[in-house]
Amino acid sequence: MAGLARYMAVLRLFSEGMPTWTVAEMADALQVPQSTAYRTVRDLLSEGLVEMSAEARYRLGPAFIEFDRLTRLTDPLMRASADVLRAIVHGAGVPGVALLCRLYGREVMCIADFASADASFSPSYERGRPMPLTQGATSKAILARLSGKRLSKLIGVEAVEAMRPELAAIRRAGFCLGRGEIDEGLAGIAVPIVCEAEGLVASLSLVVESHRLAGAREDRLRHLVMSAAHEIESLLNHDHQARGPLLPSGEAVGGAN
Amino acid sequence: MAGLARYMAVLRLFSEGMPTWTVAEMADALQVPQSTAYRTVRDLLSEGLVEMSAEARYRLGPAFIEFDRLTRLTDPLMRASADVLRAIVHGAGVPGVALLCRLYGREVMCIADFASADASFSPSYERGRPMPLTQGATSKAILARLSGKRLSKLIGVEAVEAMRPELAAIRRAGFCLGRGEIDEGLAGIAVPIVCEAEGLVASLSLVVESHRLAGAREDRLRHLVMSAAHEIESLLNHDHQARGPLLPSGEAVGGAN
DNA sequence: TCATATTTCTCATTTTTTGAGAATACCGCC
DNA sequence: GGCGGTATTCTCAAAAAATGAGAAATATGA
Repeated sequence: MAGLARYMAVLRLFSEGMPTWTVAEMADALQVPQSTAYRTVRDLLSEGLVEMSAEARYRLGPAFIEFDRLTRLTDPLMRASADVLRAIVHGAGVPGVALLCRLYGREVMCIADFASADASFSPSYERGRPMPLTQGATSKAILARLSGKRLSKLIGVEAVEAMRPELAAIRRAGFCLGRGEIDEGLAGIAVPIVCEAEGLVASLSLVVESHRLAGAREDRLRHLVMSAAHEIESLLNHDHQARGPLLPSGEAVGGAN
Repeated sequence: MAGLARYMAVLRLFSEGMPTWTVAEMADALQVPQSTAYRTVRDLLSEGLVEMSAEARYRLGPAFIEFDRLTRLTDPLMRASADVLRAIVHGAGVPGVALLCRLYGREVMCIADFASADASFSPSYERGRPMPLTQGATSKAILARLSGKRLSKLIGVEAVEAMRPELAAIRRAGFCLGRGEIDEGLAGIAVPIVCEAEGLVASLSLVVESHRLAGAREDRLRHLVMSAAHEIESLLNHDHQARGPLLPSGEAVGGAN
């Protein structure tokens, strides 16, 4: 293992179930000598990607929080959708959670969420948690708008074949409704969001308790999410125009902050 | 530049003022040939630390969001304080923002914040934003509980000398009150939080509009923040006991999730 | 289709990383 | 203040990887 991959391999060891590691454990898990593991950890330490916990144990460091903020402030999707998520949840009139999700490697990840104050449930989709690509309205809405080539690479040709009618239906309808596909008792209404110019494929979803989705309300909520998604899309395109597809030449190269 | 530093140097280029970069710009900024810059970006790309934006421009990638979540779920400080921040703000009875901050290199960074629904202001301290070490009640509360040696390393011996009486007063009183030190018109009440066993030095603050801090209310809010901070401290120590200072031997090494 | 800009590749050279163990620093404890 | 054990850093030659300049390939757009 070389270069960045070596460092990421260490960082990927940390998990909810195992949040702190000793150097000996890392060396063991990664099959490298301890002296190498120590050197790697020392580098990560000095960048704040890892920090000391109690007694010879290490945990993830605070640098991620700093970069997360930068992402929140600069990612076009998050910028365009921050207010919209709030508006959807308020407009829904029932307890609900709004989600903005996107492709992340071979998975789908929520990058922004907003729950109504009276939402007593929380969907499995939550900010920063990778989720399977082929289950749930949220994920399917994304798949529906991927190019065939990209889709095949991600899930394989045979899986594409199996999903083709379903994805075509989503493209035609402009939304995807899922009931209990991911979380028992919850239902999701998901709408794709695409911005060619920025290379973005994402989805906006509203998750509510299944039993709230009676006939008329289902229609209302679907329209709510769809128009919100279109609003985000047009914000994305507008921002893209505004800053120009090329250099944001007005802004200084030194950067602000 | 070698190893991790090479990759971090690229990541550190991205800022609020300059959120996307071309490879040529990176190569120029870091004084390396383009072929090297391309290789570095390719590695970052494959780990999701960077991603393509429009037309030959790159931006920070979604991997940070994933690690941020892990941090939120596993960092002892954030775990212990999540509910407490909410409780402080609700208990305050005036518009306010609760902050949990900690050392981050040579700066102080907020790692969790919570604003009351009626807070029409937002303090400069916000989650993930590095702030100066020696200004503001929030930062001073942290400095007050650092060892002399560590303090000298951070701000220099002469600066320590200058702050000594102030920091001693904070230690004695158990809190620090700052009015308009950082943000005009805002005041902060900050209380240090220390957990020796985990090597943590942090502070819990409540930021309100200065004019709300009349005599009796000031006392009440101060007590509110102080008791909340002590609650977090005892949670930290309790958790530390519960998991044991050494191996969490019950949990599998494979990790969950 | 051609022209342009972006990205990857090649390869000899330079630099870094590696691994095993020794040396050192650090800790609690008496 | 020294002791015993653990954590961390250091050493050095061998092995591996990064570097840089330019060529080649690929994508993009008119």
